[in-house]
Amino acid sequence: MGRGRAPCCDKSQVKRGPWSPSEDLKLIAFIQKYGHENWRALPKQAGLLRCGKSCRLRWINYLRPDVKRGSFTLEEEETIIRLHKALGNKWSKIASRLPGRTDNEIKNVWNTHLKKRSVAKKSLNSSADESKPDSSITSSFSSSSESFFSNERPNSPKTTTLGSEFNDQPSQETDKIEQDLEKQVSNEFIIITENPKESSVSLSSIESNIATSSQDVACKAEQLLASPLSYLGSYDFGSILEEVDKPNHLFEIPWESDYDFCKLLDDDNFGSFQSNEVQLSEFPASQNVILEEEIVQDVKVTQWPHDFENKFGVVGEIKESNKDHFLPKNYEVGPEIDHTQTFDLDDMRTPEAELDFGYIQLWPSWS
DNA sequence: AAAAGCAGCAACCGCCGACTT
DNA sequence: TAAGTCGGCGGTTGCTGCTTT
Repeated sequence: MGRGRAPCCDKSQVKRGPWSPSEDLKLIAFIQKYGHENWRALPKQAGLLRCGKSCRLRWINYLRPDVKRGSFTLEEEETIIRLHKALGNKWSKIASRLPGRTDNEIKNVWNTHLKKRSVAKKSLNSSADESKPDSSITSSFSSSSESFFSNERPNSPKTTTLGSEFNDQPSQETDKIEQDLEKQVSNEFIIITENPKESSVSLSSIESNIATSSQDVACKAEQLLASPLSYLGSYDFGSILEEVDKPNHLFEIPWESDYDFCKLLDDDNFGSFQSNEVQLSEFPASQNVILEEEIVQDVKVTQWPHDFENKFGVVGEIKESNKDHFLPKNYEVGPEIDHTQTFDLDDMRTPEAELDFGYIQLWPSWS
């Protein structure tokens, strides 16, 4: 075990707070191209003035292609409650059972919604149990759980003490429950996040899905678009898969030399992105394809606003009053950019990389 | 209409374990 | 074996927007 560990980065030299769109773009573009073998080195190589941890968190919790956004379904909530009962505050383990959901998101949902709900439910049941002569903490706990855990054995002994439902201690039956959950959950979901080569392999499987969809778009469109990755019609899987072939020596991009990225944001592209968002509600989506007409299939084009909404909850979050100012919730104006410096992304602009930028231009997560 | 309180959530922080040197 | 590095995890914070007074 190491001691006297140096801080992960010089806090005075890194930017903190909400991520700007240009930072997101840099991170996405870099990871698309080179992957993320070394988070510590990544910010410098990508031209980001961020801590490596911050980059990792941003990627995992927000930018990763398979992150599912939007409200949790009832099923997901029930799963979280059940898993939390079994595992305690093992958010990452719980997240691994919920494809597309991150530990941070689940943690937030638990702390803001589910915990309260469970407390309310429990107190309700407790007061009901008070009328019963043999009521006890464990029995009320059990009864409070039954509606959620329909597959629980009603007579199984509850050794859990009051409070364990909400704290770190999983029940003594954790192992068994975990095993049961393994079986149950593996039948319910494709577990993407447990794949050690997470992005590459999971994406390749999605890639094959998309290939399949091209053969039978009409039948598959809905299913495809319902998948967490479905919006990636213009995603460049090829370059993602290039992660394994990344060069040994990565270039370092000087900070504030992101002219091209800023162009994406500041000039026509981002402008059209904004305006298109408004137009989408007024015109057929086919008129609002952003530089992707030749790439994105019609069916995907007409679906993508819904897809965005499903995936990122963006469309639904646009306030009526702000529709003409489609800007991210945490959008902030980036630092002054020296446009006299050029940010040479030529090596990214392979034909495949064009698709990357299509993806980026469609990127709606800055909500 | 304004202020206060609350809720939701993105991001940060510090610790830990695995791995490398 | 000890020191160092890194990724990952869970707890916490603080900002933002919404609701209530």
